[in-house]
Amino acid sequence: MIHVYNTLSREKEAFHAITPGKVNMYVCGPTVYNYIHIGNARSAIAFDVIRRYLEYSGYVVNYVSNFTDVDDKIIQRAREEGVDEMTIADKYAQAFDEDTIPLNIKPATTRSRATAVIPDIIAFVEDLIHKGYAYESAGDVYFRAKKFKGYGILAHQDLAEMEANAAGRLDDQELTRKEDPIDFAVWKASHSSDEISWVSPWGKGRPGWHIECSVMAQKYLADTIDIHGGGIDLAFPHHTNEIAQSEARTGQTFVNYWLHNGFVNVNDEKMSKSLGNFTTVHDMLAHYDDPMVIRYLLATTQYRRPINYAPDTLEQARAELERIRTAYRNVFFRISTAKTGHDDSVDYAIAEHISHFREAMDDDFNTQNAIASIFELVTIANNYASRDEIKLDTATRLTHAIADLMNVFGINGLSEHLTLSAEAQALLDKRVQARAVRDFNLSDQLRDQLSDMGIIVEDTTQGQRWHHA
RNA sequence: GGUAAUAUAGCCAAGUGGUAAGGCAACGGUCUGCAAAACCGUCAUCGCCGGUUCGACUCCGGUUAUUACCUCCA
Repeated sequence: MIHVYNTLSREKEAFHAITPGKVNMYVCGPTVYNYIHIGNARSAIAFDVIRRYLEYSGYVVNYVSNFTDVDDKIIQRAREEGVDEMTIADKYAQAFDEDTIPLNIKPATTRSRATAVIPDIIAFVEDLIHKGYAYESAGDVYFRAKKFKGYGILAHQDLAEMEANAAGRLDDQELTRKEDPIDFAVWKASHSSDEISWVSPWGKGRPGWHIECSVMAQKYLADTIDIHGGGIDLAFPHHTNEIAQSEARTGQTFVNYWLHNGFVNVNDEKMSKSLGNFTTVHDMLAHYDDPMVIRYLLATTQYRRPINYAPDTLEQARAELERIRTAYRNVFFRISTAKTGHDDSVDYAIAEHISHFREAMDDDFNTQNAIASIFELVTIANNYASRDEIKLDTATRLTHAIADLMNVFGINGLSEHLTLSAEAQALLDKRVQARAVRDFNLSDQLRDQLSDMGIIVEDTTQGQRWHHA
């Protein structure tokens, strides 16, 4: 039984899918006005791992996410660059794919842009007005936060406090338009002819920030969904407002389990676009040749914990991942000469650690304990690979176990690097012959030659093995 | 000010009322023509003070520090 920490209750709860065997989940995507930074990637990877584990556990997951492609920042960026808004949005939506594919983030089942659902948004807002939860004011449409019972409970914020804070921040114009400072916009009137807008019953305008997610979740999933995810900073106001809008419209519980990922910090400070202390994934990929190491770091930290991104963290992640890859290879190179059959005690140990892995992940996706189980398998693999004789079934079981569990973290390619050019293969064969007659001069020369080609050769009691540098 | 989170070895990081998983790094050893990899071993008393208890790192009270949210933010 999977247990998840629900931000709403602040407790770990047993996870029950609305429809047995199926999970509907919605995860907030980025605003496409710049390249995504590590923090965005962390969120995407955190929920990618959750999705993969749910799938590993047998669920069919319907994963919906969005691109916010119309908002103040995009409009501003477009003006700065002298292009229209959709040029900006198109560019960075495409960049999102270019950055997330190397990180092996599975594409959403459905990923929609806000601007692709404008008619649905207008219908949603009309319904809110009709039900008395929203009102038009000078072309804007605001949601009556206080009319919605339990407003703010997700973020556990006190309504009076929020109201006082809101009043202090808003400018006079906004205060005049709102019935209450705490009300939030579901539709914004267009104030300039050169900014993107759509015709609506309230004049030309564009959607408010929160409305798109409510609309998409309902349109592509259901009135009530199993899991809604996003960064912890979205609990308020974004998700708080989503709940208010959605439940005001449907009268149903919007989300059963609210999951929020922790931040990536830089030097123990939050990384964010507004602070300007962010590193884009685009830059990282350009300067770091192994995207799986980045993935490893982000995927193996428990999703609610902060990750402190410092110079050493990637290096440590690289070392850990290399240990796992090495163990996989060590067994892999014995498979071709393995005897048929299996070894009971090793098979038993493998099953036990797979079981531990599942127990860890069932407990609110405790990736640290899960990775510890993989390291137990690593030690077993290294020991087994050094035996004089190994059995095919067990060796295969070992490599598959490691690969399958790593795949839950979205780290694959453990065996994909184990292919060679004909030229390199010829050198390796030649070296085997040289070693057979103890011609170490030639053997070492060939090893250097292979090394120059990026292939590291190692000699073991059981023969020669190699890997790419 | 309000609401939360975190504080475990050089570093990352689990965990629990009964004498602290795992990993990285380091050190010692084994194996080895060399190299590499691997294996074996060594390496903490859990921010601070007080309380409850036969016994607390784990519960309670207090305290300190750091961080985050309180309508730009994953």
